[in-house]
Amino acid sequence: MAKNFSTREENYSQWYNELVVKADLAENSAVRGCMVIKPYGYAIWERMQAALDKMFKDSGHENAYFPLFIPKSFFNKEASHVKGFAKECAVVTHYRLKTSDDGKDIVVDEDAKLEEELIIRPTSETIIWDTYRKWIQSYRDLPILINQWANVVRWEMRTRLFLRTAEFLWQEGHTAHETSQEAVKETLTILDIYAKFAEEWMGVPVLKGLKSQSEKFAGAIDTYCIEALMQDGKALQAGTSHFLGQNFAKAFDVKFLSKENKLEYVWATSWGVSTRLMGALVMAHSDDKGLVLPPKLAPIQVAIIPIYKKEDQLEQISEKVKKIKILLEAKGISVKYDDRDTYKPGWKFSEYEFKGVPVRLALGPRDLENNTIEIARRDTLEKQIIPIEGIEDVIEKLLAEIQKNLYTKALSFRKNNTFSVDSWDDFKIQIEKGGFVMAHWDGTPETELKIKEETKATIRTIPLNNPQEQGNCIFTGKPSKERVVFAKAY
RNA sequence: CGGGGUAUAGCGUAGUCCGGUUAGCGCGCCUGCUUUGGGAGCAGGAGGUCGUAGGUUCGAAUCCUACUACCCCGACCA
Repeated sequence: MAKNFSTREENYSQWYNELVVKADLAENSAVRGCMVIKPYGYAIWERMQAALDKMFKDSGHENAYFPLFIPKSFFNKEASHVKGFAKECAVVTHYRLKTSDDGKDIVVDEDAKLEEELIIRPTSETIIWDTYRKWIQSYRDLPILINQWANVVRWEMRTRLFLRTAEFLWQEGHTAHETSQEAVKETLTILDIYAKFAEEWMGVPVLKGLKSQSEKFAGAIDTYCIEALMQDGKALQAGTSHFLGQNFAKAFDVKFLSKENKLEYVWATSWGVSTRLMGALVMAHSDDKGLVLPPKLAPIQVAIIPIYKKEDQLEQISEKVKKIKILLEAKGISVKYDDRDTYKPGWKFSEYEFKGVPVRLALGPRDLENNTIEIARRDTLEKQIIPIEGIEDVIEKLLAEIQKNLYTKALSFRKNNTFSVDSWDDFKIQIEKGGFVMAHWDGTPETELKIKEETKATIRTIPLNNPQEQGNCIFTGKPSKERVVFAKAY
């Protein structure tokens, strides 16, 4: 584990803020709890978006867009939903400013008070279901499989860069189905997409499972999630997929005539992942030298740095690099040739390490003579000199290997930090140390709450296909038939 | 909202307890020369409403009062 990933949170937090700023990922904005995502960071997000978007479309979904503002009354309609979000809503009350009476200031024009306040969406279930009502009459109108890429606002008490910002970017899917079974199947289809994305693109292994009833989404019947373990031993919920039952259909009166000519409520799902995934990416792989990006998401996959003394040397090098660049780009590899003469090679080496660029090439006079090139990989920091001939195949293989290696490394980290615990004392000790703690639980929200109060640990997930095993609740000693995953979480 | 802390140049900070020259230092920035295979060296230079407002004083970054912002811990949470 990188030394700055100590379990002491204050160190971690300092390192994290330092890193994301240096790596040009994001910085805090002047606006409370919001963030500016700089171009390099946004390029990572764009790659995530592209991969997810394709997966959604390949499974039959379409994109659409719904309003940012939600009339306050919409929130009243689903009781547990409003309870879950009421405390973190930004509210628009006026629509006009005016110059103050003394002419010195701009103030809110009290005459421009809205009849009904508008909520800036913290999530779009309400406005979308209000719309779906108008779209759905018959079973022929179903299913509706829609995704939206949007920003949402949740006025959190305390924010944290990427993990819990007041405004964040995300995708939210909202689907409508004829039957319960079909909706549950959709929920699980999306869960699989999320898990696949996390593991195959981000290189972050995740547990797929169910949230406990007290941790589920406000308004859901069941919340499924993917749960990842960060290098500091804390858990991060990386994505959620909700089976909403008929809750929103009933709240917004969305009915359809079935094949049997019966009027029925629609079955629903919703699901989302956010820019929090960028936080997961940073925290899962980075080391003391900075970011380590999986090749599939890295905006720059290969950085090439010339080493030269004189102008004519640079020209020779540039010529050679151009050829290499064409070969690599023909394979769909993104290449950055950094021939700035304003920074020295050592500077550039550090910079691309900070930025997590998977592969770095350096080409100098010695290489020109020998027809070789220096190749360095970010994940292991290994360097070697290899012949230029056939470099494109070597790099293609190396990128695939780095992608795989990051996942393998993260997976073995998770294995080494997952513990089965059978006594309350061991439980408390292990939770304090960090990691996933597998323990028996009597299944009641009361016990869950008490455990949370005493240890700050929450049930992260009840894994799908969880092996059944007789045991006794870690806290109450009551019988239990399976272990669940406890951890301290972000 | 409760508890604790901080505010001095783009960033990081010294000075504040115990008031007293022109507010000091590092990084970064600009200019010039030498450098370039792991964050260069030397020389010169620019950059400050000391968070805001008021008060005490011959004199305030320093003492007093109020306010504001930010950070950490809790409640909340993708």
